[in-house]
Amino acid sequence: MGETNLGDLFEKYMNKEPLFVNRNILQSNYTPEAISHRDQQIDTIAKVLSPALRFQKPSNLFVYGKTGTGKTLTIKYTTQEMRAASKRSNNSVDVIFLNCKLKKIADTEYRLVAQLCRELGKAIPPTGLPTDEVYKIFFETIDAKGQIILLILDEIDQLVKKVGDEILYNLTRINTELTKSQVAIIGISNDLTFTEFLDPRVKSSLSEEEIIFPPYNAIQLKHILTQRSKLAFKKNVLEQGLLEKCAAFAAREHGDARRALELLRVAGEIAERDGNDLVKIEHLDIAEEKIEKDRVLDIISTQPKQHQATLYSIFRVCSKRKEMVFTGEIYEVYKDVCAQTGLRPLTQRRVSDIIAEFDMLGLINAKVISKGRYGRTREISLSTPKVSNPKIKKILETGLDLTA
DNA sequence: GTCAATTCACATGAAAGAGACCACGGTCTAGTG
DNA sequence: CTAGACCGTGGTCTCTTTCATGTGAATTGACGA
Repeated sequence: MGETNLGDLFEKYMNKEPLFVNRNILQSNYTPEAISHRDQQIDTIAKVLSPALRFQKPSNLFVYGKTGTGKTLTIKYTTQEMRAASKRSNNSVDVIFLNCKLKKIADTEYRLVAQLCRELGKAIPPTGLPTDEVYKIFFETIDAKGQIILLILDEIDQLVKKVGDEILYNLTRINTELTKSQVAIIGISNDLTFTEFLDPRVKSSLSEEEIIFPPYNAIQLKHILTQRSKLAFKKNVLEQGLLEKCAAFAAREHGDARRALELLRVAGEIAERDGNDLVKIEHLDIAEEKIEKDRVLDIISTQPKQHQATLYSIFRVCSKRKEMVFTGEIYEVYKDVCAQTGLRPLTQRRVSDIIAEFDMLGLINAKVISKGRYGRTREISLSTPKVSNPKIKKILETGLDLTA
């Protein structure tokens, strides 16, 4: 591409009227000033937590709801308001918010507690200290504050899945060791069946109060979209029926508002890039595809080599053949791939786990079946859209230096 | 034909090892007054 | 005398391997009708 060409491009871009006024408003981390359709939940949360303002420990609270139903937003909003209120009077409340899903923060018991300490302003090395030492520091720090602490654990199900429920047990018992402070735990979970896996003791003490966030329906979604799009887009750049379609899309996917907003934003970006002065319904379709594709490519390119090699083997076998493919066969191909790339092949045991991980990520479908006399294995097929398969393969090949 | 036993090809679990990080305390070294 | 470099120790974390056990239906083969 010549320089003049590029110059033209920039020129064009600069001259083009942008469709967005503020695209951040459609970003998922944006906090709106008012939360729609969640009045009842806000009310309940406030009622449960309000004793904290009078220096009494509120009940532990458990919040359920699918992704994108506004759980995190609502909790954050309510607790911030509370903290503000307490600052004005007796300063009795402090809030710690922790997202357990973020890697490197809450993978292990140690890290979680260390992170909690950091939130309280105590520096803790990322590793090196015995775990109970960190606990001790945590206890002391909290007790020194003499406050009611609202400990919010977002995506708590992820935490338990990774490190087990012992940590929750420790946290629920924390109050017995504290003299000046008290801690109330607020757990947020996407998984409605999550508490079934918990130790009964933990379960009963953790979910003293429960709140369920129902999914938004299409009408509510549309309302939210309308509100946000008013702020995010310029006037009259959205095609008639666009928001309805967008809301319908998301409502179909269990009323995920986050997704609806993302869809709208990406559609807007696509329209803008194309130099349209109207975001059209067809942009939505493209946006949906793009979001999925980006997600997949992002996952793939950040995988470690062994995983990439495994995935590459799966792609190689699956794209060649129509019928179902089984673990053993993948492993054979995988060994070849390793030989080609100079990678040390892992055991089948490990590869089996890796395949299961890819299934979890939704990149492939792997179902355990029994073929009777012919054993038990995973039946593997691709779940990525066929269009993007060549691209995925290419990425894997470059990632593995397999240009042949 | 029926029914229980067998068998396959992995799945799934548990435990333990390897190697990378990291903090901390002790020792050594070189620079400074 | 002191700051900084450089170990060794003891801890965690992640990825793997090793060893053991589990699993579900096609197949087999004995049995009875």
